[in-house]
Amino acid sequence: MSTFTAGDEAPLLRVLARYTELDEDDRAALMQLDTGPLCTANGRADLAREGDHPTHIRLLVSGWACRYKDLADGRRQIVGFFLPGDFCDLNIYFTTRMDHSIGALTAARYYEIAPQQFHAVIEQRPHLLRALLGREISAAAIQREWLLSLGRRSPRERIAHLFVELFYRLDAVGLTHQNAYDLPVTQTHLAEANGLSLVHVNRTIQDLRREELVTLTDRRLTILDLDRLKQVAMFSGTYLDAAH
Amino acid sequence: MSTFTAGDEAPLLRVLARYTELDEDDRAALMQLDTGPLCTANGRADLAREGDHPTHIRLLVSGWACRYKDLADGRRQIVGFFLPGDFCDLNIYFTTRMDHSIGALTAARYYEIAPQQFHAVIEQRPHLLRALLGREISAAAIQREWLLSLGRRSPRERIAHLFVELFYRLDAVGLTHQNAYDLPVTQTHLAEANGLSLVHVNRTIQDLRREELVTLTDRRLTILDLDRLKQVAMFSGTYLDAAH
DNA sequence: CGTTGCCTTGACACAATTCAAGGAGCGTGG
DNA sequence: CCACGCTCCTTGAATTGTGTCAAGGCAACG
Repeated sequence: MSTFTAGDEAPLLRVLARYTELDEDDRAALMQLDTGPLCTANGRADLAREGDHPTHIRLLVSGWACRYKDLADGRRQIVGFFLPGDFCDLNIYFTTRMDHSIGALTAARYYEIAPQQFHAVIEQRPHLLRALLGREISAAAIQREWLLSLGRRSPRERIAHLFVELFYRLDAVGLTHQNAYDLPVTQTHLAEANGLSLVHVNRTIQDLRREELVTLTDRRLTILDLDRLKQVAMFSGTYLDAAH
Repeated sequence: MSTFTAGDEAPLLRVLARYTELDEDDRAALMQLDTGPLCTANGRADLAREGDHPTHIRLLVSGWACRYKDLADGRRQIVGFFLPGDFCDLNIYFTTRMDHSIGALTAARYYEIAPQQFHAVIEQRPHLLRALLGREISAAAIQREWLLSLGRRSPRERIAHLFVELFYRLDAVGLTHQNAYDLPVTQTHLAEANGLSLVHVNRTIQDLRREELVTLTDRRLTILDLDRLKQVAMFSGTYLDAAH
């Protein structure tokens, strides 16, 4: 299991090595890429707003962030979570204008990388573009699974499913401990991600607790019975990079 | 306005030309790419199933198809529509296993292109990969908008929004006529795409008709008042390639 | 000690699903 | 030629899930 924690060297190299074979020339090219200083954001900061033309690609090092979209009357939908090791806005490599906003959910640290830096590396090692974009393709697969959740899963199934998904994604970057992980978001965030009301999220989580599927206290989620939780969620891991 | 209709020459070249500047060398490289024979599928055929390892990338030439996912108990969610000019499974360029299924919604015609063919072209003209993947990035933006719809838009808003989105996407490939277009899908499909029951889709469409926003008869949709329909849908076109 | 953010609980209303049935159009076969 | 089955659209009625409204608790913090 590879780990991803703050403070290490060459974060970009480490992130990519999780998904591709890198030879010496690849590594050399990536090492020369300047990730700039480590930036920080507090727990409610917007890193980008819909309509922006961001100038950098962000690599999240610690903390959680999310993509979200909102409607004119204030309704908000979280369309994805960013975990440590994720790129926040690789898509600006293709389209300059953001179709969604990016917000930090917790205090967060990240690197800002200029697109030109990417260009330089990719001109040397074209196949690295594939590696980079593999992340974006994978994110699209997760979005599709969310569409299935929002469209067809019951609230109970949805929340169970999200808990399982986050477990595997965090596990892949070494951020689980046994069957538990830090879930540093509020129930309001879970509601916004699952297309539910806060009240109903609360009640549903209580149900999951009552059935002894999970515990959730002090922003820490413990999965008491992963198999049963996956069953409840109708979880099939084929959409994640690693199969489960 | 570029058009995309069956029977023309060099479909791939034409599709890409919509999104990138192609120089002579690009065109030459693309022309040598063998799209193979034109394949056909009938209105209910599956082009790929979740879990498959498809060997070809498909370029839809005529007819409609969709991505969908289903749950063990039969619930089904359409997570995207493919219109003429769309690639059905570009993502297998990165991941070999399908995380979703692809089904034809109408009789359809498409080209099958071997990934090796893509490789060959891209080795000559690396920046064409950007052009190709731009399509996939754009599809991801549409998926996000759908997440917003499923999570936060009312059924009425959802359906209105889909009607507007399809209008602009079809318009981009020359498949609209005035304010009307062929919508060759059943209300069941619309329900599966919008996370609603068939009955409720039917009633909602009747509402839209009653308010003189659209007509829909014989699989043909006419938008009677685009501005008002966009308002109902809370449509903001920033997520589509072309801004509206 | 008051304020703020977040979680929790109860009561109520209503939107959307489900169940059920019928009709129109169309192709097929007796 | 008509009967039948099939698909799709339509409508009504009953049920229920989920949102909304409202209120209170608790911990952290200034």
